[in-house]
Amino acid sequence: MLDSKTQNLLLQHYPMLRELPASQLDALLANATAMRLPAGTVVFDENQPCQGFPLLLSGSIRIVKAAANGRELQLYRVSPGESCILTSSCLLGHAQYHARGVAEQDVELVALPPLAFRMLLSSHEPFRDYIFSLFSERLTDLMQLVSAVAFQKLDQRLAALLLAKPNPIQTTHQALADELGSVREIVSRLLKNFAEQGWVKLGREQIEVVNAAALKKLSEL
Amino acid sequence: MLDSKTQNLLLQHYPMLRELPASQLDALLANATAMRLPAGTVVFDENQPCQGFPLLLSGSIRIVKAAANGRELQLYRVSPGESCILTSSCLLGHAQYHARGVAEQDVELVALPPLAFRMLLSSHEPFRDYIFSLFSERLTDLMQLVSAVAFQKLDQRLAALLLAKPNPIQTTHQALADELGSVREIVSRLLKNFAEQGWVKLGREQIEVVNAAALKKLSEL
DNA sequence: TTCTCTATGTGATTTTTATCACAGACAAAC
DNA sequence: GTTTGTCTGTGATAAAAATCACATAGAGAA
Repeated sequence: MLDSKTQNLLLQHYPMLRELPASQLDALLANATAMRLPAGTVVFDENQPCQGFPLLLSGSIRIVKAAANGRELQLYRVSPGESCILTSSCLLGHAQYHARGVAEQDVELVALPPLAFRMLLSSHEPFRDYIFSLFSERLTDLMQLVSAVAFQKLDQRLAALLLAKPNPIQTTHQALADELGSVREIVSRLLKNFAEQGWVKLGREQIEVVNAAALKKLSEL
Repeated sequence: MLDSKTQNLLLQHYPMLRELPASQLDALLANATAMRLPAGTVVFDENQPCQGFPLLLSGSIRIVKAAANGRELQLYRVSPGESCILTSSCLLGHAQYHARGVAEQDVELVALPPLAFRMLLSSHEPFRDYIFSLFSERLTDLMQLVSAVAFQKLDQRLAALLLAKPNPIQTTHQALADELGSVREIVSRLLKNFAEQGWVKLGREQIEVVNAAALKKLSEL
């Protein structure tokens, strides 16, 4: 059972649930479990079965593929209100995850048991539409990502990544490499190039974009 | 309106439609259009709006991302009974395609108008389950593909590709390159290596795998 | 047969990315 | 202040993939 503060947060981030009849909503909340996970927690991992469907309330989760040699690549990021479509996939079809989910910051979430998720999906059209639209968005994102990994050079992808983050950017070169699926040294060198061009200013765990237009041009080349 | 042979094919490949009440099925068929597309037809392309939802009856469609310099990469292949999940995505959310669909062989399909598709999706649970499971499968495939493109060497991916095709393989090196997102010369050289190891036998437009185990080992390295 | 078109083979070179091996730099803890 | 740990810079080298430039070869058409 959820406390009323959590309930409010839930309905705020997942407004489609408001359209549920009161009795169904109550039943849903009765089954749900609130959880808090500290930053860095591995929420789920490859080849594990799914436990339940997470509705994210705060924080964010990175969904990554890890390679044997320690490199990793971020597939996408899940924010509050976005839920985790990978889990839907798990719950609906195959029984296992095909990627790893890591809490990026401290995370609050509400977990729906598989049955409750299925019920909701089959009986509640707004929720269903919501899940479909998430699926659709992820599919698009992933196709974009495949294309970028296959055809773009790392400097272009790095430029795009820098532009996608709030300026100034607080992160390490290693974290950027992990997001791009590359290694720290390369990212450092590319950033140095950008800095020499006067496009960014570098500091420890900080990157300030000063010429977004140039980065954009490079990324779209 | 569809002729009875087409109807039969349709129900054979999409058995979940049999569970529709007769009246709804009739309405659906009345709205649907049968189409035949010769091999090589661009069924849809990037940045085009969707016309309708295709239910594939025969042939297959390659879904590819094309790069500016002419290179391309196959995202997945749609076979009869599989429909095209990318179109679902288009019809449900965003209005535009994010990839290209090309008929690989001659294709027969039945096209559902967007409204009929939405109706079917919201009113008919078996069809919905089917679409969800397709989404889920594609998502998994794409995650696998991203990971392969990011972390595997081309020889590994080529080996896996050869194993995934019926033996002996009738294709050109260029077609393989297009499937992998690489270029012809590299594929030729890698194939030559495989041949020197005694793993395959090469002919014009033909590759015979003679040591599947070795290829498998390489691909799983 | 000869011509033509497409498919394949291949060397040379370049570009891009990864790997290895440290050195210096900064921040927080002691 | 010194120590410790993380973060960053960087040269040297290697590995992988792409590009360029042709050569050859087979299959079908004229």
